[in-house]
Amino acid sequence: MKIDPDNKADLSAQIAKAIRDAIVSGDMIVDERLPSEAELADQFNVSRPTVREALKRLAAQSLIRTQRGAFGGAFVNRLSYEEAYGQQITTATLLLSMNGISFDVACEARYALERACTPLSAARRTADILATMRAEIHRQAQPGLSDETFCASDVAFHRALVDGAGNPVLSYQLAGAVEAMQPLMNMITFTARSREAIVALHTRIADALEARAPDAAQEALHELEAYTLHLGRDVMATRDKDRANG
Amino acid sequence: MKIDPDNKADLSAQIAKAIRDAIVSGDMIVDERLPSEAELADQFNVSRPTVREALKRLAAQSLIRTQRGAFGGAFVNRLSYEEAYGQQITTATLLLSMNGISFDVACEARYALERACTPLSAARRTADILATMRAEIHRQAQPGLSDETFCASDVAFHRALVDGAGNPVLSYQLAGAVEAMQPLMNMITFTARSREAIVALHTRIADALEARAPDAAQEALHELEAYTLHLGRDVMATRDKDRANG
DNA sequence: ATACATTTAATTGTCTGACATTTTAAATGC
DNA sequence: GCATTTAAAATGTCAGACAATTAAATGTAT
Repeated sequence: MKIDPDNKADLSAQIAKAIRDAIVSGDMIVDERLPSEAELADQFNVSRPTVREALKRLAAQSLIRTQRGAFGGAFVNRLSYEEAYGQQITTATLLLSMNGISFDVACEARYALERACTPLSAARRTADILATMRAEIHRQAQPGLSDETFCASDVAFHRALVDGAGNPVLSYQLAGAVEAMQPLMNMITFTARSREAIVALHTRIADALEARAPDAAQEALHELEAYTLHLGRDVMATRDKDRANG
Repeated sequence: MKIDPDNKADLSAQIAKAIRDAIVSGDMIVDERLPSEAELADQFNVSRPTVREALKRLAAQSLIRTQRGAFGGAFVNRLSYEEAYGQQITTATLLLSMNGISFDVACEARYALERACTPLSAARRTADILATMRAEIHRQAQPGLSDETFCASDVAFHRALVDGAGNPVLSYQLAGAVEAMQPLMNMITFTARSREAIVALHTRIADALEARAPDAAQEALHELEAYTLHLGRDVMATRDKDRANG
């Protein structure tokens, strides 16, 4: 592991890259201990604070974890699904909010991805998944629910749909798409009538999965997409008008 | 922005979290300048190196960028698609390699997601996208290509298929799924015969998109999935046998 | 001999202070 | 009025020190 002496970039960034490459390439394996900060400082010919900045960069990506004390140090971290979910969601959320992604585009992406899961979910859904979906549907039907709680339950329902496919890689990939929509969905005011419509569609989806009927699920999902898009467009139109006026 | 004095976690982690929350919540907006390191050190009542460690954590997530010199400092960074792609790919690749994801599961996820794009891609593909696909197919048909180059071209083809949908959010979400498969695909030895089969299927997909025929594209993609799975299973079986023997 | 307490050494976490480097705005000189 | 110089502000880097934590090694008493 060496760094380029001609490179003008931050030393800590270069060192982080060198170590990151070693991890990604499999040169360093999970739970392997990195040299101590002092040793790394020696190897790279930099000071300890510089090494520490590099290690913190890697820690921020969950690539390493550190432990204090004797026989402590920095270790290559096994990236868990939970950690990856978290990063995925943060990144996806920021990407949407910072780049002025329209409701339409985000909605299209989300439902396209969910449709990818439906056939698998229809084939594999467990009783557990169905129970989760029914429970969320039940919650959504309760009166007096705040819009935010309704949204959170909506997200939970959709995650159950995705998890039903029984493919952890799919679940990971979709976590970002589903969760990142929440801030956009939270802008919507859900009337009693729209909630009724959504609950009905959710029920149709759950019924279809229970019956292992992919086509029926797909159709209901399509209708849900159209309806969500409709709600979102109303909100966006109102917001734009408000902006124009005041 | 405050930190909990009772918290035993690293100060730099706490400070990073406080600033990250301010960014994600929209409390700090894109291109807004953070206080200088000295000011932050004052505010949080810590030393400058500690603040710097926190800032490096945020920089590793592309949440901030720093600029040296007078009127420089740390600024909230607009997360670009490219930066997000990069992180997405690193994370997805590590997640697969570190958690012993089987070829089957990764393959299923990848093709399920790609199928989500096909109808959109058939409707919207530009001449540009088609040209890219044709160029990659042409490259793949050339004799004497190394397996790795063939794989890289395969990835480029699939990314064109995804980009054809004209939805940047989809492209972002799928970058990880498509690229993370490459290390697994690289384990495959592509015989002349298998390359022929793959090129033929790629051609069918490109033809279908050109004709704006989603169903034909979907069918070819299904066959490609089955074929890829077949190749992958052969490799895995051989590898497992080698392991058992020696 | 075993259980428990103590010491010790290794390592990360944090602080202080200094200097180097980079960049821009303002001051200066022509 | 334009070019050059200067000064100031900020990040980047270094050196050295001390605090806090942890597990192994050691010692001690039952």
